[in-house]
Amino acid sequence: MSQERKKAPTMADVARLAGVSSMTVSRALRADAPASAETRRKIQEAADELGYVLNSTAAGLSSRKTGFIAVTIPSINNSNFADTVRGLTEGLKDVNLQVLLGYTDYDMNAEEKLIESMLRRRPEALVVTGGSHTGRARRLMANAGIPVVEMWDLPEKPIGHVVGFSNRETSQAMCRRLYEKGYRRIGYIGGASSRDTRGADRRRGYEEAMRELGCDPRVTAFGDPPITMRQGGGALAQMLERWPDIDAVICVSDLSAFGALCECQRRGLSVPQDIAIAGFGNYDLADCAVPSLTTVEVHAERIGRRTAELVLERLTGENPDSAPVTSLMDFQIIERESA
Amino acid sequence: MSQERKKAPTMADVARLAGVSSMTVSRALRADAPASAETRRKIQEAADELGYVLNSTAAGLSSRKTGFIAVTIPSINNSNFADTVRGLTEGLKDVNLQVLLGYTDYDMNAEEKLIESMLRRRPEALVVTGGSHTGRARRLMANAGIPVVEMWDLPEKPIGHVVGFSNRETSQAMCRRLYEKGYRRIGYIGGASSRDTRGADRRRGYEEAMRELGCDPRVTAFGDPPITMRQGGGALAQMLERWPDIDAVICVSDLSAFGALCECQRRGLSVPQDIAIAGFGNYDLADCAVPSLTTVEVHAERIGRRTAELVLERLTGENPDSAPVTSLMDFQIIERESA
DNA sequence: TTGAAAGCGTTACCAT
DNA sequence: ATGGTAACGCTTTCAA
Repeated sequence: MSQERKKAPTMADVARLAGVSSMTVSRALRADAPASAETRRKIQEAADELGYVLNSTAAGLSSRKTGFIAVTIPSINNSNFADTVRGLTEGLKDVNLQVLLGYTDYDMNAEEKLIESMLRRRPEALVVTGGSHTGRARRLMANAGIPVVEMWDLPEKPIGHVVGFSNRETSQAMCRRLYEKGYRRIGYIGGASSRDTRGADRRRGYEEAMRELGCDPRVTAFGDPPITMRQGGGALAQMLERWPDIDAVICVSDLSAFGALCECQRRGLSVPQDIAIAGFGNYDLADCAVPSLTTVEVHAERIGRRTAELVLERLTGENPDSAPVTSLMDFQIIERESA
Repeated sequence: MSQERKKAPTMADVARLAGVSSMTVSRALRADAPASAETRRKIQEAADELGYVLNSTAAGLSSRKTGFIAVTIPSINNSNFADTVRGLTEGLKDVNLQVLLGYTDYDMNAEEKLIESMLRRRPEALVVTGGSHTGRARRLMANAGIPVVEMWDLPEKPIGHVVGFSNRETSQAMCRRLYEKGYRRIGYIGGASSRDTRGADRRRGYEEAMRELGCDPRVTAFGDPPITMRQGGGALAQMLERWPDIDAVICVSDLSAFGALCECQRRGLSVPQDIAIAGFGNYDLADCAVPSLTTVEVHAERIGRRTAELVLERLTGENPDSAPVTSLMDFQIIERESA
């Protein structure tokens, strides 16, 4: 029964079968356009019989509305970014906008390529993670003629809208909190390169805060971002070797924090008595681990929802020419058992 | 300097500026097509000057090749599926195929809608996770006239290619392994509904194996899939209440297994001495946790790569009319400290 | 190697 | 409420 499909049916085919023009089919297939109930029924029937599926490639070409929102994230395997994408998708689906998702592997050159390939699809808006881009990528975005949103960061020179927070401040805040609790010999565990610009900002915040507080920064960088759990454990081991008297560590993410925690457990060090540990991101893991991890909640899903709002404001005509907005999202330290 | 963009430049604009026909531009912009080096240079220059970006919506309409591979996964926030998507993306990018990703939230009706909306984009192949679909979804896929791959499962009645493994067998194997190690009062922790069909299959495998071994199945179902870490902990608590003499639990995923592990730790139960725990998926977490988790490795990334291979065989003409293939992937029990 | 013409399948626009 | 016609921006096809 492998009936070779000669050719997919088009609107014209449906129109012929229903005895109407293809314009009428076009209208009947959309909720808003005018069409009599009877006509709609006939057309629906014909479409079902033929197994017709609208070709939105053609529709997009004609209407200049592809229904795409292009979104780039550093990694597809990251709970925080996944939450943001969920927020975005949910916030967009009521208006029939589809997320076209791509990931950059924390690589600006990959991002540039990705942005170009996405722009070819003529998305109606472009959402990127982070505020550091190649020159060409910046140009592409600025000239695309569509709303642009940079998320998860506060770029010095925004391209369009911004929905983010200061990664620097999160680690400063965490650092001060630990200081208040009496910790003085606080270390930092993060990735070895600055590919993860948000991670690099958090490290910078840590260093600044330490100096302000009159403490020496103690940084252990370990591997290419994103730093894994296992690398977090390795970093803690290195740190203990170099600074055996360390009494707390701030980690670039909950994953590395958990790795550090596990390393402590293997070594028989108790957390937080022997060493306190703080993470970032408020992953499920942080809440569940024993001891649970003190961390930073950054409301990843809200970032996505807010981004969707800004995009929609521009796109649905409510505010098509609004000036670029910087939406500063709040974060909060979640104190748990580990610090 | 907010220069209002009148209209995005087209090939015709580039052609005019370069003093050639738009056909020549079309060819020059692609690596393969014939065009003299000099012409290429001129055209590249003109394109750069205008900030021209190819419109692949129009290109796709004309060539009937959109360059999309549609992929559906249950959840975007799942390390295993993320790995599969990575494998797919990597395996596809050399030939300029782009993954169009969507998630179903473990809901067959959402899947149906998603598949239709993706089919409208005229992808060149369709890859779905799992083998259970609504009737309409099946029809849509079967009639789409493109290669279809069902992953992560072994459907009874495949639509096209299959790249999967028997979820039932994974838990049977785990169950037998625990039995061999001397455990007899083995429980199972999973989701409360069958939305996660792969999870439901694993539970079935557990039940079958237990009966074969002459043991009573003890199942604690807890919450809608995907079951979280916290729910895994809650499920363990319930299980201990109902069957205080339990000596091992098999969990539907490493996440719930970790939740169960943490619950044990909070209760002062040692793992595996008081109770053994096994997970599924071989997440980073399983390797890192203390004690590390015995689990099932299913080679998620390989599933993606193999899927890419099958799609490419059909698409690149090497084997355009090949019969549907079922590619049985292997899995393995990873024995660690927890069981 | 290059160009001209004819679509690709839909929607915008203007009539009726 | 419905239909006719002309795009939309590209590639295919056929010629030169």
